[in-house]
Amino acid sequence: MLLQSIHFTIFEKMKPIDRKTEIINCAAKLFKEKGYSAVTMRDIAQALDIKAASLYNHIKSKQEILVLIIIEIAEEFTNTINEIVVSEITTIQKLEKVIQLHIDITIRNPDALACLNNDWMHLTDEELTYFVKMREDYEENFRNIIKAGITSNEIKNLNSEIIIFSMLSTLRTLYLWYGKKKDFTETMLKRNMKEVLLKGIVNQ
Amino acid sequence: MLLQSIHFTIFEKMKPIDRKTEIINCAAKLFKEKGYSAVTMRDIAQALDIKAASLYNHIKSKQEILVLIIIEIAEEFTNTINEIVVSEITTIQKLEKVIQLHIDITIRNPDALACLNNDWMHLTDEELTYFVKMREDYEENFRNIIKAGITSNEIKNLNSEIIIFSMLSTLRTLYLWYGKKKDFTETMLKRNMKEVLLKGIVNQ
DNA sequence: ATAGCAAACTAACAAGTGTTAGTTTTAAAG
DNA sequence: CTTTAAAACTAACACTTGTTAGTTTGCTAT
Repeated sequence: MLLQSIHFTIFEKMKPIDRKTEIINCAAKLFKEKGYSAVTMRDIAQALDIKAASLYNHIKSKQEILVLIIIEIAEEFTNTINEIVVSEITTIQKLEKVIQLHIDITIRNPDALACLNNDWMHLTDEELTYFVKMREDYEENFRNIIKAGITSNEIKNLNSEIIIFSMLSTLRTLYLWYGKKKDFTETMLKRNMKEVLLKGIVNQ
Repeated sequence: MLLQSIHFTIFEKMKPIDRKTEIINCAAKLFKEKGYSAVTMRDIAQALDIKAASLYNHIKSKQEILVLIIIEIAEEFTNTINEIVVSEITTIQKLEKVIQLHIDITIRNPDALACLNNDWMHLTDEELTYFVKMREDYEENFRNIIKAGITSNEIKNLNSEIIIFSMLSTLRTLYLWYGKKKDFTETMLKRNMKEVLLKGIVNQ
């Protein structure tokens, strides 16, 4: 009994992916390639080598899969940028931390991130409202960082909306390029992206 | 007969949107909001206040609509960057022309551009192959511009892939921001984006 | 008036959708 | 061996999908 418990615990820690997580990861991968609407429950089942009906022993609905993929990651973005905003560091350091945040999540879970970017509009009801709210808050936080930087003269006095959309576009679609390019290591990515996004690409 | 012909010609020039174009524009708008797969023929018909079957008097299939939306724009990108590459101007000027190209098309047809970005994978057969080829060629052209710029010392010696993806991400998703922000005028967009993308946002 | 034609309509189809109910398999625990 | 529970299965449902066939409507040229 005791031995079995210990064995079970070790086993859990080494392979913590239960069937439900497996389904969600698999679904995210398929959603990334064809989009939520074009992927059927039978597609997901086939990729896991089971029948569609069997999925419902683990998940409540197709919608639930989407919610579980998107909301967790959205909350991580929200929580982390909230911490960054209130931290006592320079604007440039804050922006560097935001860049790191996006790179970290992209590397850890590119499929879910693709899903968040492309399929969030297929959320419904409270989850859709909740997501949109988080998205707006995130952009508002970003905007405040930029504006403070312009005021303190750390950031050029350009149209702040263009700075925001330019940086966020690049950060949000990193998942598209990561993986396609084998030679994108984490440290290289962070160093180069900070340089490109903050200081530009032109000499002088 | 002659008079009628003339009248017809004037009418054509003043209102050149025939029903087929109307359908395609309408479809593009819907595709932008929910994606190709989530939009049904009945959705498109309803938006035009007709029945789904009536659409088939004008178009061959749902697929054809997608092809017509995407391919034309893709070819415009292809043709224009081909001209830019061979033109006898500096690397910076070439990059400025590429920025202009994206802004022009975004302003002229944001819906089709959204569709091209999000739904190209639902193309099939020759059209899919053709599109992917154009996309690869476009990126290759961009890569060559950047590499030439690095060689001539006009561009910083950073990882060229990161420069490419960073610029293209911003340019390709401009449609997401244009329209949401009322105060994005064409001249302002071009001036600010050239500054941000080429010279960065940090003072000094 | 009428013939012709573009463009709408109604009705229906075959295939595919998410999901449910009820049953069988698998494998670990007593 | 038996019990139990998780997780697979088969079969089917109600509905939606893109699309076709055949028909009617409304306008334009004769």
